[in-house]
Amino acid sequence: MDIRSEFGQRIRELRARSGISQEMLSFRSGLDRSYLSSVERGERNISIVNIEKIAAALQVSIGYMFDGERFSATPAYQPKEFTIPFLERFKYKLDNEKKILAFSVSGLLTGNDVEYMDSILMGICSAFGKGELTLFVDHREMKALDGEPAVYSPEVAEKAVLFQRNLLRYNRRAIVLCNSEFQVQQLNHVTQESGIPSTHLFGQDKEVIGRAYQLLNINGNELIKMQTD
Amino acid sequence: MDIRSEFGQRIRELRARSGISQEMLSFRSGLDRSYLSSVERGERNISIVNIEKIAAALQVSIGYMFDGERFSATPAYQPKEFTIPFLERFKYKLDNEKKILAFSVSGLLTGNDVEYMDSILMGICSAFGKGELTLFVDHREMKALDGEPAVYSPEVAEKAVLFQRNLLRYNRRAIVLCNSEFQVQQLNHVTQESGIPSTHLFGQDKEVIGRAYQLLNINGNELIKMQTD
DNA sequence: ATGTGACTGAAAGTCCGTC
DNA sequence: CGACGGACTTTCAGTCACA
Repeated sequence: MDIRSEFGQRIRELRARSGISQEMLSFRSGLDRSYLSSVERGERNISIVNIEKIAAALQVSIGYMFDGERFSATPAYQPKEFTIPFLERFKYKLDNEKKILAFSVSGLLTGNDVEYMDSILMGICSAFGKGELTLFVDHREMKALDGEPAVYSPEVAEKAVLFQRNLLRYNRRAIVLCNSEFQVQQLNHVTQESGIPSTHLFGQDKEVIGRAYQLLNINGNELIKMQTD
Repeated sequence: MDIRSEFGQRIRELRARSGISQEMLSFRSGLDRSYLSSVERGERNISIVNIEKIAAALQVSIGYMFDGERFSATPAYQPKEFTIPFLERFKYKLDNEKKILAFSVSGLLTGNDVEYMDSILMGICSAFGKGELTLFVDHREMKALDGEPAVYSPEVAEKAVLFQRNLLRYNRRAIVLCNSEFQVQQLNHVTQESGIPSTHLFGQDKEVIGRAYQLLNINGNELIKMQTD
């Protein structure tokens, strides 16, 4: 396949995983919507300056645009997705002894969901001193209905920055288990803006949780467990 | 820095590591020499089709052009480099019991050097049957005078393909320790052409040799040893 | 919300040189 | 070998209206 078509397909994939329209990507990249449309269809020999703009709008490195994992182009954010209430998809647990606040999310996140998590978790944190806690986050089940990983939509990513800034007051750092290399890339951007020292891990379940336990200097966690198979 | 300058600098680096001139790169990529010059100087907003041509000419993936490790732009292939005779930079050892043929090279390689290795190693192999041996190659010391890794020049890469085709008759597969991600990329191209099933490893000494021993199902090798520190 | 054809000015890219 | 320039052709970026 021609590199122009491949690249176009790639944008389409990543855009679908982010749950945004061509119009939104147009706004975020500063490129014309109909121009982006023709790029996605492989009809343009796009230049490096515009490649950079698109990568920035999708919050990935340029290299990831070419060598990264591939996805389907099915839109991740579907209305049906929200039939299961967020309350049932959001779990959290405080380990008072080890000073670890763990939480996990499955499925997709809206901006409201982030604000809800914010209020709940800040309520817990407020019982602690500055930088006393460590966050342990599990995003591995943040998947769309098609079973493929979903990342934050741009709207959600912006709320996540504010959310993380709040958490930063009580939490020294964060360890986050990711659902894809894409999410690692995106969270690198988000945490760079929020300022929270964060490690984003992606890989096989066993090795990724082993690595997280190692970083946290613990042997287990009641919420985020190693699979026993 | 502007993406156009960054990309230009990147080409210059990789070209220097490969030891080829703008003229040679022009010939191999099919792009005009004066055009390549202006791209390297960051004066062009190069398009994706030409980016692909350059990546192919440098034998790396497009993603590696953007996210890969960085080098100085000092030319790797200097005349002085060859003051130490190849005989002293080429070591080999046959493990008759484990059926492993190991060899290592330090410094740069010329086309003649490859032909010399070919004759020596084929002499050894001819005592064995088809696919009876396994190759274990150490390229970690293939460095230029500036101490930075060097890869095969295109001329050498072509001879390496022929060399490997010969070896393929007696060797089932090859494990190669590399000096850089760049060399991994390049050897992926070379071995794809020669057809020899090959694994190219790059990383910290301990982990890379450990991995190699694991792949070879051995606990040690007289030529290629783990550092004891 | 996206696909498409048509259009223009700007820039990419080629080919010829000189230094 | 590489920087740089001039003159030339081709193509991309960017924007429409319309389906």
